[in-house]
Amino acid sequence: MPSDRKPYHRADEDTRRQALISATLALVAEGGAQAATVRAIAHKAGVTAGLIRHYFQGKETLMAAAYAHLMHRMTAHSAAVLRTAPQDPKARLAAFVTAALSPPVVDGEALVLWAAFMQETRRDPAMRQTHAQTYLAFRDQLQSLIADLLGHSAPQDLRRLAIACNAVIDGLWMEGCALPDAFAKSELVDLGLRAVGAILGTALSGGLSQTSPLPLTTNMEVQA
Amino acid sequence: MPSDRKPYHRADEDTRRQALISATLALVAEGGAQAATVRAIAHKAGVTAGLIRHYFQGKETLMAAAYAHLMHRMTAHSAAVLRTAPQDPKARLAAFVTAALSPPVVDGEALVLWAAFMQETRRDPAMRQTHAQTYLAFRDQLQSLIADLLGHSAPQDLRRLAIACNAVIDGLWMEGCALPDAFAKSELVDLGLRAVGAILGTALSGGLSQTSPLPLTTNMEVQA
DNA sequence: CTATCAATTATCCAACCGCATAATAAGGCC
DNA sequence: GGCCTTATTATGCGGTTGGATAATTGATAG
Repeated sequence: MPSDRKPYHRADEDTRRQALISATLALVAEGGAQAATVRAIAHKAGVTAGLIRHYFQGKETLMAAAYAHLMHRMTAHSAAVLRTAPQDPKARLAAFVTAALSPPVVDGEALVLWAAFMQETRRDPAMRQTHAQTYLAFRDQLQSLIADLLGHSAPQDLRRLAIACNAVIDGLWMEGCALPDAFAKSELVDLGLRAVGAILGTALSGGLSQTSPLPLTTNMEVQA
Repeated sequence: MPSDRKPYHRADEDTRRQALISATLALVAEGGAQAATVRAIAHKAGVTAGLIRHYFQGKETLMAAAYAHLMHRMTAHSAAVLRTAPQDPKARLAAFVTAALSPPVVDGEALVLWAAFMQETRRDPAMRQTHAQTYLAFRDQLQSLIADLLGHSAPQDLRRLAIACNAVIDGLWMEGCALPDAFAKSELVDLGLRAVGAILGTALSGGLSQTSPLPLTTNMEVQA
């Protein structure tokens, strides 16, 4: 009698874990957190459901791992950009803003993923911690760049400026993710650089992808 | 034989619908969308689960109604603020920004509610429509206020300014909701007014709740 | 070539989900 | 005060969920 059991091949632990995490992220992006059932995740990863419990403590642990992976991907990208950026403070800040408002950070799936996991932080303390850590880390990084640019300012002012600039970036990130077709190719980056520049009182014409050194408001239809 | 059936009293249709919607919002805020099961909703509303189907087509319809109710509450608040605002364009914009960054718009539950429903829009077209409508309505309102303030500018510029200002407000709203204890009482409003003012190149010292007419950077390195 | 062992599949389970339908009683009407 | 409508409760159903356990099989070592 022929065995109709599913054939399979054994894989590295890292491979399998990564496959399960990727499948989780894909499903959450497609249909929200409730679409990521253990069976759906396993199916998309090409394995059977029981395997999830072999590599993770349970579904919650897998979700937390997926969230941490997503956040790590973003922060790692920011760090990498800064590592290869020039030394000029203005250019460094411009590169940072540009990276935060370009793919893969700005992505159609990113906002849904973020939203899905955000509500999960209400239940899982581990995810809440991951959330707070990555959130404040980004703002601190931004504040450090602003400090380098403006010289030594009062810490109070630096904090306020970082909060405001972070807000612009976050808001533009949200709009870019939610309405990807509502903005021209580099419009988001351009707007971000000008708005941050306006808030800091220093034009960020770092020679990067900015099209013109004009302030945010210009009564001429200048566009690339 | 004594009937152990639950005693009850009949209520207005509006009362019951409202109770079910409120219970839905409360549950979603507490534990995300997946915590809002028909049984949990009914229990929190003080009725039994079957009643949901008596007032709504099904759970999806109830969720959509709850989302619409939430959004309507916010937009109605903005509209009410503008209705009682002075005529001076500067003061009107300031009042609008202030309202968007104060309770009840800024609220610990608001962000998680928004996030929970946002991912639901991925599945339900009706909720997607509600989402897009309220989102763009807010930005258009903001753009109209900016136009009144700046006089006649090119539509392209107005759009860019509205996007940037909307981003600041959204970002500050998010930070205020997510980290309610990280900001002093009116700090969020103050930051919002200054940042929007910086972007527009016009100080928004409309005499409202602003504490000082200083720009965002107090020891002013460079400022327009 | 075979024994071994763990990675993987298969199966089962209790709980819960939303929904449909039947039973009941609350409250208005005459 | 009895009746009639219907708002509300109670019960049952098929399907799904996450988790636990048993059965199998692919790789590896000797």
